Amino acid sequence: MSLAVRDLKTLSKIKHYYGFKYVLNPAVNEAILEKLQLEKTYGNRARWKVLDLYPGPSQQAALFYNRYKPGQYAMMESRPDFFQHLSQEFAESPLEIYNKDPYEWSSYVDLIDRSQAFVPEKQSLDHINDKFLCLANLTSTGHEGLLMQWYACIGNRNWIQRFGRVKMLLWVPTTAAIKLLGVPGSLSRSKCSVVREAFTETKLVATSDTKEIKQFDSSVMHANNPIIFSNKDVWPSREKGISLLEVDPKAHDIDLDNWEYVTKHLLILKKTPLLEALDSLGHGGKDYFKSKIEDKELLRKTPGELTNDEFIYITGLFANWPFKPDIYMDFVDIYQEESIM
Amino acid sequence: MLRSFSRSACRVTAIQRRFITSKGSKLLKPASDTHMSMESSQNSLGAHGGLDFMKSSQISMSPGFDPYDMSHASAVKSMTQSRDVMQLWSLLEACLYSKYMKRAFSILQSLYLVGPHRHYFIDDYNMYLASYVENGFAKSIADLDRKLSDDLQNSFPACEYNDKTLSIMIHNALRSEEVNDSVLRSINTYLKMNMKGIKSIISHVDVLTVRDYEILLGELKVIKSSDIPDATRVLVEKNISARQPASADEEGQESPVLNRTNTLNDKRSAPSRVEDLTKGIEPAKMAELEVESSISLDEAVQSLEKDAAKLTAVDTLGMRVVRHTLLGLDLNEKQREKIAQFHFKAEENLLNLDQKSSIDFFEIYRSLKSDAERAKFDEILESFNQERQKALENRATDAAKERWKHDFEEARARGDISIEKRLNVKLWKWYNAMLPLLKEEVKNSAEVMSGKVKNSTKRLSQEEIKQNRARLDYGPYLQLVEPEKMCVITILELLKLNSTGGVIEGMRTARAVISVGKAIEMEFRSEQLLKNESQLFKDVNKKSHEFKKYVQRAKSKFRSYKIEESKVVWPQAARAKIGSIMISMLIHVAKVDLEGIDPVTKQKVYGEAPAFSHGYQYHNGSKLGVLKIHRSLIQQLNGERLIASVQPQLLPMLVKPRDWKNWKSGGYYYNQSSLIRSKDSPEQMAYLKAVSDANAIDTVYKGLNVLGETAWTVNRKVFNIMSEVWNSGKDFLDIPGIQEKLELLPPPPRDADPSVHREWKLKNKELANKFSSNRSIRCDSNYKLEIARAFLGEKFYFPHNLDFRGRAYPLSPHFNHLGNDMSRGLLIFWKGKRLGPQGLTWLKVHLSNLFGFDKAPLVERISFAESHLEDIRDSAENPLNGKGWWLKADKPWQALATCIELNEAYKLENPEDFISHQPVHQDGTCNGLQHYAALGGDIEGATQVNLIPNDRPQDVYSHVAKLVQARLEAAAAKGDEQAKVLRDKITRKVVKQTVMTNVYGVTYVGATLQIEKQLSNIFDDRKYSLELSKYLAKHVFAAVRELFHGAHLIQDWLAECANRISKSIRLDVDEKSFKNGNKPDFMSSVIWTTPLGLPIVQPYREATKKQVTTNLQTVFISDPFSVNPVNARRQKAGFPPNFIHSLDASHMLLSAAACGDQGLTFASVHDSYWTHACDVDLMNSSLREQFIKLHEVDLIERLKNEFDERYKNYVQIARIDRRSVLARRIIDIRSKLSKELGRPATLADEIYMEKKRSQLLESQSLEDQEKGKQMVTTVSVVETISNLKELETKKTDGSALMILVPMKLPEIPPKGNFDVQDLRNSRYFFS
DNA sequence: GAGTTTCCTAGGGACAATATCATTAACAGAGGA
DNA sequence: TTCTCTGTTAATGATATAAGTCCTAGGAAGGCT
Repeated sequence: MSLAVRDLKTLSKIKHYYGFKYVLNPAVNEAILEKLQLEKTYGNRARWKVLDLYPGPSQQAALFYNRYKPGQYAMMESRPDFFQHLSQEFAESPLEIYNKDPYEWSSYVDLIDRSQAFVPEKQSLDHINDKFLCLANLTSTGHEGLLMQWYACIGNRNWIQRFGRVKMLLWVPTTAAIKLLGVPGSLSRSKCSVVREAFTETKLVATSDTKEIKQFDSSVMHANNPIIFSNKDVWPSREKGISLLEVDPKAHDIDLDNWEYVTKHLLILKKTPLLEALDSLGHGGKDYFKSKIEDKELLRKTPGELTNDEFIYITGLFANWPFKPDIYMDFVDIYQEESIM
Repeated sequence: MLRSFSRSACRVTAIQRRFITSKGSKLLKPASDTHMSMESSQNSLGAHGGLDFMKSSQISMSPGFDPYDMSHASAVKSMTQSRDVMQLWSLLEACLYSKYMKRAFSILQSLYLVGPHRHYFIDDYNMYLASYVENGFAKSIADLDRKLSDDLQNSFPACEYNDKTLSIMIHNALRSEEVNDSVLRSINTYLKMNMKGIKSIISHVDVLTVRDYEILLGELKVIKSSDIPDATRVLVEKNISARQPASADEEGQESPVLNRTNTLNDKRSAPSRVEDLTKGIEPAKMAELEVESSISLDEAVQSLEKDAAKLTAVDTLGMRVVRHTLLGLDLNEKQREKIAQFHFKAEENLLNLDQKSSIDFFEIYRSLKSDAERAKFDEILESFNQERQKALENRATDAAKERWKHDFEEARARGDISIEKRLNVKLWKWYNAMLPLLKEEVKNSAEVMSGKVKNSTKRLSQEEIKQNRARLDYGPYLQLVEPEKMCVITILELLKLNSTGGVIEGMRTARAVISVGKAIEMEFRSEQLLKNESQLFKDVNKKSHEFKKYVQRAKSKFRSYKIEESKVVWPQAARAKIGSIMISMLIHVAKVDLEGIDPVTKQKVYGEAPAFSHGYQYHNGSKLGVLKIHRSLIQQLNGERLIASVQPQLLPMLVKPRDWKNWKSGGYYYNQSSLIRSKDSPEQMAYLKAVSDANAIDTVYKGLNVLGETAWTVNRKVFNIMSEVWNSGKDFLDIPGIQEKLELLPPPPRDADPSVHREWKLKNKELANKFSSNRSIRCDSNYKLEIARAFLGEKFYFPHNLDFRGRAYPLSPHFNHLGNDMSRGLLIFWKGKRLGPQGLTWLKVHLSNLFGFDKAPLVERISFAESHLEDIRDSAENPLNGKGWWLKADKPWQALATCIELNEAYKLENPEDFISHQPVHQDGTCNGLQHYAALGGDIEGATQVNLIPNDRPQDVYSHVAKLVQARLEAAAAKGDEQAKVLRDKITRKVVKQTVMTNVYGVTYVGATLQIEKQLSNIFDDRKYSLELSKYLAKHVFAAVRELFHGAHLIQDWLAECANRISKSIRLDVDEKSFKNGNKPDFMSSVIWTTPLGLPIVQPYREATKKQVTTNLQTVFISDPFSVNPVNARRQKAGFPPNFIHSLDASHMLLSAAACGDQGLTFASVHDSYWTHACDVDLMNSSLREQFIKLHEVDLIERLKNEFDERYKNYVQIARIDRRSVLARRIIDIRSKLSKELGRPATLADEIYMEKKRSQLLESQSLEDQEKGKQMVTTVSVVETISNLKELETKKTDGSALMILVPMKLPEIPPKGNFDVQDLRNSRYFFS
C-alpha cells in the first residue's frame, strides 16, 4: 500500500510551522531521493531503520516510505499542530509517530534505551551503518545550535552516533550550509567547517535558488552539483533558502579537548599570520611554537587557510607543551560583580 | 480635603513667575548669563519653605536653557560639536603640555571653526598664549605684541581678547631680564586695555606669579594692594616686606584688607568665601593671629628642643613645630617617647606599613584631659596631615616604585636567586625592562608628531606606516607624564585588576586598557596642578615657617581655581589607545620563571614565560578580549598586600575634604571630582552647572559639607579581632576563607550522553563562579582591612558626592561607612561624647537593633540589652573564645563593637560618664514607604510606617506576612496546591526584602529571586523552590499593593508620567527622528527638580557603542556625547524609585545641614542616620522636623506643575479608529497639507505645522495670537475633542490611524487625610 | 455571542564583544576645458 | 585657472562567532460556558 502524498496547497493549511521550512514539492523531493541513491548503502530494506526528526508536514516521509518501505520508520515530533497532522495522516500506516521533542537528549534515551521502541543496530566504525539512517529538518534559525551540537556528537560518538557511522540527511538553512561547507582559505571558513571536515564527509545535495548560494565555495558547487530548486517550493517561503546536506560520519582519532581549544582560539584570528595567532593560545605561545614548527611556510599561513590536518598537527604540539594553559578554564563568567555599591 | 483645591493655587504662581523671567532673559545668551538675570528676582521666589526648589526649577526651565532635550537634528549637531570640541580640547591641552605649538595652533584654528563654541574660544586661545609665553617662545615684549595682534586680527578675527589675555601679556613683560621703562610702558598699556577693570586683570592668580605681583605692587607701583586677590595678597605683602625690611611698615599699613567691595567681577575672589581651614574668621585677622603665635612658637622650639635628649632628626621647621606642640601637651611618658622618635615626614607614605613607625594619634587625643588641649591637638594634627595628604595624593606612584627598588636591592644583597622571588623584585625588573622601551616609544612618537619622520622619505614597511599613523593619534598623550610614572601605573593597574570581570585568572582587556589610560590621565591632572603651583610660587621665600601658612592658603586657593577651570577629559578612545600601548609594552617585557613537567619526557623543565598574555574567550558566542595573568604570579599575588596599588583618590582623607562650593570643586585636594557622579551624562551636567552657577543648590553643598566634616577613626579593638580572624585564613561570618586554586571537575568521557556533558559544564561554571566571587569578596575585605590598618590611630574623613538622584556616597569606595557590616564595625567617630542617661539607653537600643530586635517598644529593647549584660561582657572580653553571643546578631561586627563599648561603659562607676565614640543608628521604617505615605496623605500607610504616633512601633513586614498568609489560606481553601505547601512557611523574613525593595521598583524576577533565597533553606529542590517563589512573589506584590494602596496609586501615577514623557515628541523635532517611518525616536527623558533644587535627569538612553582600534585589539566603548533616543522602559521603571530616592536624599541633606547647625556629628547611609548616642534624641527631632518641612508642600502637585511646564506643547502618538469623525477630519487636514507641500505629508510635517501654531499663540503680538487661534492643525482638532480616550484603539492594522495628540499627564490621585504635622510626635518614625 | 483560556510568537534581553568583510563617504590628484 | 572625473583611503556598517534556548507579555484563536 502506498501512502498519500499531499501537495503544498493542502499542507500549507497547517497553522503553525514553528519557524521551520519544508520543501513541499513532491517532484523536488523525488528528484532528491533519486539523486541520493540510498539503495546502494542500505541493501537490507527489511532491517533498515529510519529515524525522522522534525518530520513536520511529512511529505518527504511519505515519499521516502513509498519508495523504500524500510523495516522501521520512526518519526519524532512533539509540536502540537504537526503531531496532530501526523496522527491523522499516518494513523493506519506502519509509520511510527513518537510525541517527543527531538531537541531533548532524553527523548532519544527514552525511545531507544528505555522503551526499546526503536533499537538500531550498532556497527563498527569501518563503514557507514547500513541499517540505520537519520533524517532531520533543522531549518529553523533557532535550531542552528542543535545542528552544531549534532555535528559535535558525531565527533564524540555519542547520541545516535554511538551506533556507528550513521548517515544523516539534514535540511538546514542555506546560511548554515554555507558555514559548514567552508573550505580552507574561503571566506566562510570557520570553526564549524573544521568540525565538519574533521568528523564527516558532508555533501550538498540540494539547495533553494536564493541569492545566498553565491556564497558557497565554487569547489563545493562543482564537486557536489546540487539540485537547485525553486524557493517557491519551500513553505513557508521567505527570502532565505534551505539546503539539504548528506552527512557521512568519518572515523577519527583526534585529541578532542586540545583540538577544540586550539581551533577555537586560532580561528578567532582568522586572518592573522599563524605565528602571531599562536600567541593567543597561552603565555609564551609564540616562542614555543616557533621553536617547534619547522615549516616556516606554515607559520606564514593564516588560521583561516589551515586544513584540519594542520590543526591536528598544531594540536599535537600543543598537547606536548609543558607550559600549556589549563584548557578547562577556558570560559568567563560575566555578569557577576560589577556592583559598585 | 480634596486634592484639587489645594493643588491649584501653587500652579498660578509658577506660571506667572515663568512669564516674568522669560521676558527678562535674552534667548541667545549663554545659559549662565540667563540665570544671573534671574537671580535678582529670586528673593520673591523662596516662598516654599525656604528650600531651593523654585529658584532651581526655573533656571532649568528658562527659555534660553536647553542643553540636550532639543530637536534631534540640532541636538545631534551640537553634541557632535561638543564632542569634537572635547576632543580638540584634550588634544590642545596635550600638545601645549608637550610643547607642540604648531600643532596646537592648528588645533586652535579648528576650534575656531566650531560656531557655537566661538563664545568661549578666547579661553582656549589664552591657554595657548600662556603656554607660548611659559615655554619661552615669545622672544620679547614686542614679539608677543605682534603675535597677539596678528592672531586676533588675521587668524581669529571674530575673537576678542579678555582680561586674562592681558594678564598673560603682563606676565610675559615681567619675564624680561630687567624691568625698565619700556616694560613699564607696555604694562601700563595693557592695564589700560582692560575690559572689566584692572582688578579683573590682576585677579588671574593662575597666570601671575607672586613675584609678578611683587613687582607690580612694590617696584612699579601700578596696582593697588587691594586689587590683589586675598589669599595671594597677604603672601605678596609679606614677601615684599621680607625683601625690603625698611619699607615694610609702610606697605604694612596699606595692606589691611578691609575693602569688601571687590566682589563685582570675580566671584571666586570674594572675600566672604573663606578658605577651608579658617572658616568663619576674616582672613586678615586670622593671618595676624597666626603670625603671632607661630613666631613665638618658633622661638620656643629652640629652647625646648635643647632639652630633649633623643629626638629623632626632623628636617623641616614646620614639622618641628608640630612635634613641639605635641610634646607640649599633657601626655604620659610613653606617648612622649613615641612622639620624640616619630619622624614626622609627611612624605612617608601612609601606606608603607612596614616602614611606618606608627603613632596612635587617636589614643593620644583620647587621653587628653581638656577641650582646649584637644582643640590644640586637632589643629596641629590637621596641619601635619595637610602635608601628608598632599604627599599621599601626589607621591603614590613614586612610593610604590621605591618599595620595589628597595626589595630588589635587598634581595640582591642577600644573593637571593630562588625562583620564588618576592613579587616586588619581579616588579622592579619589569619596570626596568619596560622603561627604555617606553622612552623609545615616546621619542618615536614625538618625532612623528613633529613631522621629522615622513612616511615618504624613508622606506618604511606597511606596518611602520600604520604605526606612525597611530602615533599621531596617541602621541600627544604619551608626552604628558614621565615615562617612569607611566610604567609604574601600568604595572599597578594590571595587578589591581587581577581576576575582575569574571575572568578566572586575568581581566578583560577592554577594562584594562581604559583603566590604565584613565590612571595616566589622573596622574597627569594632579601633576599638572602641582607643576603649575610650584611654577607660580617658585620665588616665594619658603624658609620660614610663618610663610608656610600663607603659601599654603594661597596655593589651596589657586588649586581650587585651577580645578574649577579644567574642563577637559580625555576621550575614552584616547584612554584606551594609550592604555593599550602601555600594556602591550608590559606584555612584551614582563616575564615569570616557571617549572613544569614535559608531557613527553616526564622530565622537570624550567623556562620563562610572559607574565601577561592576551587572548580571547567566548561567552554565548560573543568574543571577549582577556588579559591573562600567569598562574604562578596569581599565587604570589594572593599573598601580597596590594594596598599600595589603591589610588589615593580612593582612600579616605587625612584632612577635612575641600568644601563643596561649586559643582566641580570639592573633595580631594589634588583631584577633581564632580558633585554628581552621573556616568557620562553631559545632559545632567549641563543642568547641574546652570543651577550651581546660580547658587541655587547651596543647601546641597551645606549638607554634603556636614557629611565631609565628620571625622572618623578605626576601632582598634574590633580591628584586632578581625585581623586575628583574617590571618587564620578560615572563613568567618561573611569573610570567605583562603582558597588555593580553582579545582574543576574532570571531564566526563567523550562518548557520554550530551546531557552529561552539559551538566559537567554547568557544574564547572558554578564552581568557577563561586570561586571568583569568594575571591573577590575576600579581596575586597582585604582592601578594607588593609586600609583600616593604614588608618589605625589616624583621624580621617570621607569626602562625599552624589549619585544622579542626589544620594550621597563617600568618594572612597573600598572602605567607608556605607560598606558592609565589617566596614561599619570598624568605624567610630573621632570625637567622643559623654553618654549621659539618654546616651546609655540609646546605646542599648542600638545593640538591640543590631540583633534584629528592632520593632519592639524602646523599653523592651532596652531590657533586651540589659538582660544580656553577661553576654555582652563575655562577647566584649572574649570575643573569639567565649560564648560568641555577638555572632548571633544580624550585624555581628557592629554588635561586637557596641558590646565592647557598653562593656567599657559599665566598667565605670557611673556608666553615664563614659566617653563614647560609637555611632548609633536610627533607621526609618521602610523609608521609601514613609515618603510615599506622606505624598499620598495615606493614613493607613502612614500608620504602618510609623508616621503616626503610636505606643508600639508598627512592623510592616510582619503585617505583610500576615496578609500573604491570609491570601494563601484563601487560595488553599480553593484547592491551590502551591498555597497549601506554602501556607505555614510565611515568615517576616521571607517577605521582608521584597516588601522593602518593592518600593524601589523591584521587578517580578528580582522579587522571585529574593524569595527563592529564603525558600531555598526550606526546599531542597531548586526548581521547585523557584516555582514556589514565583507564585509567592505574586502574592506578596498583591498584599503590598493592598496594604499601601495610596502609595501604589502614586507609584503608578509616577510611572505613567514617565511613560508618557519618554514617549513624547517635542515640537521642534525634525525628519531625522522619523527616519524609521512613523516610529520616531523619542528623545525626552524625565527631568525633575528635587526639593533642594537639584535637577535630576534620568540617564537612561539607548547606548550606542562603537569599536575602537587599539594596539592589542579593538575595544567596544560607548560615546557619552552621542545623542541617543531614550530607553522608555527604563525611564518608566526607574522613575518612581528614583523620585523617592531623590526625596530621601533631600531629607538626608536637610537633616545633615540641620544637625550640622546644632553641632552634632552626623553620618548617613541613605536612610539610616548616625550620631553619638547622647545626641540621638536631638537628631531624631531634627529628622522629624526636616521630614515635615520637606512634605509640607504637596510635592506631587508641584511635580506635576513642573512637568506641565517643562513638557508643555509636547505631543504624543495615539491610534484611533480610522472610521471615526475625528479621523476623517485629520485625514482631511493631512491631504490639504500634502497638496500645499506638493508631496505626501509626514508626521514631521504635521509637527512643524503645530509648532508654527504654538509659536503664534505664544507670540507677544495680539495679531499673531489671533492667527494662531485661527490655525487648524491635526493637533488643534484633537484639542477640541473631549472623548479622546474612547476613540483610541489598540489595533495596529489598517483600521487604526496614527495621530498626534497633545501630551497630557494623568490626573493626580486624590490625596488622603494624613497631615504630616502629626509626625512631630511619632517617636518611632526613625528608631 | 461574550468572556475565558490556551497556546504561539515576537521580542526583549546580556551575542552587556571583536575580527573581518562590504559599503559608503571623503578626499586628493590628474587631466581636460 | 578652475572644474570634473577617477582612484584611493578612511570611516562606517554588517555579519559571524558558540552551541543547550532565557523569559514573559501580548495577541489571536479555539473551544468552552
